[in-house]
Order: sequence, then C-alpha cells, then structure tokens
Amino acid sequence: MAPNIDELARLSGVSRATVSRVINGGSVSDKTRRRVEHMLAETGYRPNLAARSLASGRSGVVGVAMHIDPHLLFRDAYFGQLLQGMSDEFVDLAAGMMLWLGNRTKEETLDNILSMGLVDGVIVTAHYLEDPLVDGLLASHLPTVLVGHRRHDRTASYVDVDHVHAADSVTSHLVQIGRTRIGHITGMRGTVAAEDRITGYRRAMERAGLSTDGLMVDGDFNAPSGVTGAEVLLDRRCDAIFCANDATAMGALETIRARGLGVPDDVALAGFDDLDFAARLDPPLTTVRQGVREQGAEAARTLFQLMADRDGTPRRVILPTELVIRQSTVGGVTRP
Amino acid sequence: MAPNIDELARLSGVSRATVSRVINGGSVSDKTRRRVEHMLAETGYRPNLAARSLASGRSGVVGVAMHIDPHLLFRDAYFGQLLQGMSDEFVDLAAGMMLWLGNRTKEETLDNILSMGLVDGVIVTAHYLEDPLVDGLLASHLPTVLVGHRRHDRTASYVDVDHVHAADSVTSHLVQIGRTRIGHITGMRGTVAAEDRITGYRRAMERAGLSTDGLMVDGDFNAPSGVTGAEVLLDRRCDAIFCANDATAMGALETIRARGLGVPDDVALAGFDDLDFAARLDPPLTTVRQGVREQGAEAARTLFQLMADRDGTPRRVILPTELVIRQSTVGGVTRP
DNA sequence: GTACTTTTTGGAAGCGCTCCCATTCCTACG
DNA sequence: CGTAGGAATGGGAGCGCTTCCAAAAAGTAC
Repeated sequence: MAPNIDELARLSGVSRATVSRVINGGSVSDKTRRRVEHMLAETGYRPNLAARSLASGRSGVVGVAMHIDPHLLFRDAYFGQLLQGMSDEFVDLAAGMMLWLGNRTKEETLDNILSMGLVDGVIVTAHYLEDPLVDGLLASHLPTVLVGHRRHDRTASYVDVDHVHAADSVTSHLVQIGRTRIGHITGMRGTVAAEDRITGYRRAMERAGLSTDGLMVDGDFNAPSGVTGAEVLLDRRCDAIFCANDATAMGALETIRARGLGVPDDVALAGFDDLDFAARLDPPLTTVRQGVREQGAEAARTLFQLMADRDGTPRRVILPTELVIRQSTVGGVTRP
Repeated sequence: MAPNIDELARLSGVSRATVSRVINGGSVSDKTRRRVEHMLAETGYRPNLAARSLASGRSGVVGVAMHIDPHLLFRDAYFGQLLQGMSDEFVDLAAGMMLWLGNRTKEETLDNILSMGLVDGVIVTAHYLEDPLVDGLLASHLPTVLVGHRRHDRTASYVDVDHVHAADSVTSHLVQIGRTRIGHITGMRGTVAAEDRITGYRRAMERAGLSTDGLMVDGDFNAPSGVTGAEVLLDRRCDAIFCANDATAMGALETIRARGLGVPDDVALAGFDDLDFAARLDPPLTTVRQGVREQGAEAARTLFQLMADRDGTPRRVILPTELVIRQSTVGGVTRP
C-alpha cells in the first residue's frame, strides 16, 4: 500500500541510503536532492516511524505525565493550559506527544511509561515533595523535565516559578495597602507550591512585624476549600485574605459576599495563577500571573535541549511572575 | 543495556520464537511457559515497541485528536473529562495514548497524525458539521471513532448522545412548570450539538403550541455568550431560558441576578452537560446529564472493537441522557 | 510396536529504516 | 596529465521483534 524507502529509491534512481540522507539532512548534491525531493512530494511518501525508531533508537515521540487526582485534574484551567503550552511547542518541534494521566497508582504509571519504551523523553508534573513517579523517571535514563522543582535535588531538570518570592510580593502588597490581619488559605499541603507560598507569606508578614497566629487555614487549591477557609478567617476578623490560587479565591469571594462584606473595603482578596476567570470576577482579582502556557512551552524546549545534549547536565529554569493588581485589593483602580 | 529477546531465549533455554509466543499468548506447553515467565520476571524484560510494531504492523498506541480552538478547549471541564474517560479505558486496554490538540490548521493536524504513522486507531472530536480533519481521518484507512455524530454519514463509527431528544425533554420540562415565553441561547452555530439542541427546543415548543419568535439568541457554549444572550432574552420578557450548556447558563445566571430577578420565580433556568459546577450554582442548575467521562470510555471501547474486527462495519453508539431537575426550575425541590 | 495425529518447538525470513564503510566521482593542484 | 583529497553515493549489516513453515516431540489408536 504505502510506498517504502526502496520504492522511492527506485523511482528517483538513487540508492536507499541517499533517500535516507535527503530525508534526514545528510550531505547530498543539490541535483540529487532536488530529484529525490520531487519524488517525495509526488508520492506523498511517509517514512515508517517504527522502522525509523528501531534503526535509529529515537522515535520523535515524547511523553507527558500528569499524574493528578482525577477530580482535580481539569477542574480549573491550569493543567489544560500547561498541556496546551507543551503541545504547541511539540508541534513546532515536530514531535509527537503521548499522555499519561493519573489513572492508577504512580508506580503503575511509571511502569506503563517505561514499558512502552517508546518515548525519547518525558515531562512530568512534580507538585509533591515525595513522588515515586518522579523518582522512578529520574532514576531511569530517560531524559526528564519536571514542572515544579524539588528543593534538594541537584540532578533534576525542571521548570518552575519562584513561589516564595511571588507569595511574598502579594502579601507585601496587602501590607502596603494598610491591612494588618492578613490571612492565608494554603494550597494542598505536601505540594511544593503550597509550602513555598506559605514560606513567602510568612516571610512578608514577619518583615512587616505582623503576626500570623491563627491566620493560616489549610486548603487544597479548590474553590470549596476557599469557601470554608474564608469562614474561619472572617470569624477571626481578617481584613485581607491571600489565597493559594485563584480557584480558592473564587470560593473565598462567595463567603465574603454571603456575609455581606465588601471587597476590598472590608476584606481585600488576592489569588495566585491569573487564570482567565480571575479578571472576570466581581471585583476583578488581584493575583500573581505565572504564564502557565509559557511554563508548558518552556518545559518542552528544555526537554529538547536535554535530549540534544547527551551530557545530561541538568537545566533549571525559573520563569518570572508578575503581581497583577486589580480591584479586589485596590478598589479605585480600574486598570486591569 | 536492556536485555533483548535473544538474551531471554538464551537464559530460558528456548528459542526466540517461543519467548515471543509466551509474551503474545501463542500455544506453549505449561512447563515451558512457566520457565520463560519466570525469566521474564527475573530480568524485568520489556519488549521493544519499535521492533514489535515494525514486525507486526501494530503499535499498541492509539491517537486522540481534539482539534478545538485553544481558548475554548479547557475552559470548562468538558474536554478534560472526555480525555480522562478515554485515558482510563486505554490504560485498562493496555494501550498508549497520543494526543493532538488544535495547534495549527486541521489539515496540518491531519498530516501530523498520518505522517506519524504510529497509531493503530484514532478518536476524534467531531463537533462541526464540516470538518476536514474528520473527513481526512475517515478517508485514511485508520480505524476512526468520532465523538459526536455526522447526520448523513452511514460509514463513520461514532459515540454521541441524542441531543434532539435531550433538548426536547428540558424544554418540555419548562413547559410543564407553566412557562410560556421560553428562550434559548444556542451553542456555537455550525456544531452538531448546537443545531440538534435547537431542533429539540423547537420541536418541544411547537408541540406545546408555543411560539419561538425572537426567543432564540446565538451563543457559543461559553459564559460570556450567556451573559449577553440573557440580556436580550430578558428584554423580551422571557420567563424561562434554556441554555445550550452549563457554562452558558452560568453566564445567564449572572445577568438575571444583576437585574434583581429571582430564579426560578421570575425566570426559570436550565443548562446542558451537568458538569461538576452545575449542582453548586446558586440555585443549583436544572440540566441534562450526559456522562462525559462515560462517552470518552465508550469511544475508547468502540475503537478497540473496530480495530479487532477487520470488517470495518461502522459502530454507532448513542448513550443515554438524563434530565436532572434542580432548584433553578423547581424552587421547592431540594433533592439534587 | 507401528502408523498416524496433534501439539510444541526452532529456524529463518522479513518488517523499513539508519548508518558505517567502501567505492566512485569530482575538483584542484603539482 | 596524473594524482591526492574531499564530496557524493551505494552496499550491506544490523536494529529487535513477529510469524510462517517445517521439524521434532508427544500423544493416540490400533
């Protein structure tokens, strides 16, 4: 059915090796190259990936593992955007993308990825401090890039933002607008993002000479935890709440309004992520923009660098964040 | 590095062919099978996918194409849940999953999928009446399952729900609770789901002897189109609005409340999808449940049947929907 | 114990490609 | 005009597996 490379060699009157060189960019005379390329176009020839992969040891396919609790995975747009960022970049890099979601245990996912044995490299979301999937991938010799960092690991390549700094800057902003009882609804404990944001929050509070006693409530990055977290913090007379992400802030906003309090007059509110809906809340939400798509794209590029350099030097990328001030903290401001 | 099948044959004292039979379920004596399986476990041997695929013509990898406008793709949970349903099922079926999102034109995506030449079959979201990606996939000889149906195509395999019937049942429900000026905010025109839901809406209205004049507003399956759509419909004194999906209903709800109207007393509201947030709106939303995850899983199973039967008989699956009545149409009811 | 089945096993031919190595073809220079 | 040296090309050996076919082994019936 589909023509193979020998057929193409015959048609263009050259050897199979030459056709291969034309396709893969070996040195071929201009005249020959043109002839073969013409035939390539003529026949619509597509090299067989399996054969290519078998002979060369590379497949041109990379893997993405997002082993996240199914109920959390696509609840907000975060993971979708991350995936899109990667996908866009992989298309540009002419790579195929395999995807593993959190269907079973992390050990099983690890086994699935490794036994597939197809991918040239893998990107894995690494949100937890402990993660056997990440450990296993790093231990395998597969080029691996983490989205999220591991504090004490000097050998892993990753892409992340500086959560501590970003959380510090939001909290400081709340201090600057004169708030003194600033509460924090945390993200899912055990994740690097949650813990680092707590650290940033504490650091800013400490620097301002403010107490955090009783002002921290555990959340889980989801709206319901914002609703209940805000109940607690409002009972404790907070005049500002920094939520670990935008979804949590959306939940907190519900509670604040349900109590008939004004934002930002009675309670200033801030989130983290700057997902699409943050700017469309009423009032628009002050938050930290951490280009999620860009993180995905950067992870993809980093993976390709890793696969190109065989030396295995880890590459660490910290992307910038931006404090986005909107009306949920500074009422008068209209500029988004 | 990794042991190959010859190494395993040597270690278990049988021929390579026998090892292959053990792995792929050929007929082997119990004694031999045990010996080989023991060695398999011992060495942690993983067959090389590329070699396997080259020799057998199958890869064990399937593709999923969700060629959707990047801004719409993961905005609500619909596509994420669809993806999860497929992914879960593919894991059970021991298949790998490649993913293509809508990065470029549909033609380019088609070309990427076909030139990758790796996948044994593909599931493609087919929401539009016209879609070159779907056409191209169906024209290739790759086993293909659509999520969404094509009205006039008797050769395609698909998984879908009966949008006409479901929309009819929601609309009829609004009629039954005594509403007479029932508006409809449509989905994205040109999609099968939008057009069929319109048909169902019209059918129910006609049967009830109600007019639809000026009561239909075009939307696009997103919240902002619900906001603006509701503006128009409220100006036209609607006492009920059926939105093409839950996200649109969420937008419409904003508008209704902004005008100080009560739901359902002044305006009854209904959506479609029954995504997680529908039950958590205030008031909880009456909608149509169309198990999205289940649709994904069913599409995966259907694809496998298609790949197993080489006869290519198209398989069409219509999954059931369920009218879920909540307080946005029947105020007193507390049962979700 | 023989003749004939049936089951189990091994040998070997590819699957379609890449890439090393040897060969041929040019070009330039003595 | 001859030849060294470089560029272009072809030959061919795999990559690791599946699968057809034939041979061997193990049953079965007489």
